[in-house]
Amino acid sequence: MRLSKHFIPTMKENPSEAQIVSHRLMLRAGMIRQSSAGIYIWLPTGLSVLNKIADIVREEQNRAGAIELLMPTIQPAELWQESGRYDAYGKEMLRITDRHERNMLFGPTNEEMITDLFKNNVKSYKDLPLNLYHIQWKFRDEVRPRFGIMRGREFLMKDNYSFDLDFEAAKESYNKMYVAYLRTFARLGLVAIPVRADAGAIGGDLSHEFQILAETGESTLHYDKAIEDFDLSSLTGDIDDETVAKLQGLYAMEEEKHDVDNCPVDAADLKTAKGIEVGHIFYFGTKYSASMGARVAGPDGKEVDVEMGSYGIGVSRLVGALIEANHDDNGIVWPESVAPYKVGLINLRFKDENCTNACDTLYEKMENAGIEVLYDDRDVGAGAKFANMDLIGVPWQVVVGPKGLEKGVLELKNRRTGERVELSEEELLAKLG
RNA sequence: CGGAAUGUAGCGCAGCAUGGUAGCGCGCUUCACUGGGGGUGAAGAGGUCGCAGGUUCAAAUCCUGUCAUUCCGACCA
Repeated sequence: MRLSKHFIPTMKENPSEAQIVSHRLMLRAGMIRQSSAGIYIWLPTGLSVLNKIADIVREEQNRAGAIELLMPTIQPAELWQESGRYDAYGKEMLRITDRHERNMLFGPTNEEMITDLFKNNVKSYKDLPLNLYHIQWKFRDEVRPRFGIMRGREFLMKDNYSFDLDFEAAKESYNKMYVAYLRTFARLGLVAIPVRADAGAIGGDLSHEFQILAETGESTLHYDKAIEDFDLSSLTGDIDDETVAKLQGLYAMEEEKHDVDNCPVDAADLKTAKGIEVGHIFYFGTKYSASMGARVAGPDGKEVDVEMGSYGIGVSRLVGALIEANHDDNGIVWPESVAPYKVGLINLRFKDENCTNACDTLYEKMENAGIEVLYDDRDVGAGAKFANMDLIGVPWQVVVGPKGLEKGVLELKNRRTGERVELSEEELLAKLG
């Protein structure tokens, strides 16, 4: 895409309302604009990153055997009255009345709806296990939205729900999702520590929060440093049961649940860090199936309440979390897997025919090769182009100027390391292709 | 929801005490120069000062109300 024809409204100065780095950079890099408190417009590059994250999440869900569907954002109050959560949920639930005075709500989560769907369509153990997911906008009317997209009121979430006949099967479903989560975050280049979370009386130990390590995290974690030996951010291959068991056996707790005196890990092996919650998985047994009557016939012909679990990933929150984990003084440093563009093409001399011709040609070749390229073809100074491209965070910058052209080379800059190499056009296309 | 602050041009801010023609920087437009890290100069455009009342000859400025946004805390499947 040519920058001159694109819509990426970047800003030189920091908007005063943005306090944390990801919020500032998302505004400055032209990814989002605020509509009202905790509600944002996703501009083209922001949307692109959001979609790429969602695609990775989707691929890993599919790989794990989950099946995608799409439930509505607006739900009828009756479902929530059935489960008893309509009154319990409080003011965080945005309640709406339609023209027929019917009570509706903007869904903050979908346990009720999916349980209702399940009970109306699944009657036999033969249809289990079943794991359904969707990636849909949620709304929680947070008292105090903050940190931009990270703690918004409207947010994009992948949530899925597993249905099994008994606890053993449910545990298997749970572990499949555990693995899928490890893989998902690894593909995003993130270290996401699986932290033991308390899911209440029912969940037992089958509940984990996945926390990305970042200084601006809202929660404090204490974890066995042996977890780092798993090299979580590159755990993208097969993950066997043994690895899962080992990892789940290692200590990792949030501050509130951490007991210094009874901690099984030596102080010397314990690490403390701030985390951002980006995923949460838990088994909750028959909490909703019992209250809403979701039963299946077992092999013996007797009906049993179905065993359920639910699993969430904050897709929009991940955009902010990724920036918290990947930025420097100049701007965002996207991992290639989610960057809005892979390459930024910088024409240093707009008015130099040789430069512009070389850029135009190279741009076409890259487009034809399927390389996602952002071509800065504007008539502005070189410094402005470098600064802008750094801010947006494109992983590779191809710099075309008169000096290089005389030598017959193109310059390739790595956004993360700052390293620059000179390459021929063939070498460059081969490297980026 | 408790506490605190702020609303003046797209962004960042000054002006308000002591009422009297709406300001600065960045960005934007045009032109010239420049051309490897947000360059230089000149000329421009852009604001019913959050909104509604009130006081006054006169309100960005004083008074009342209201809305919005932000920060601290509590809360957060």
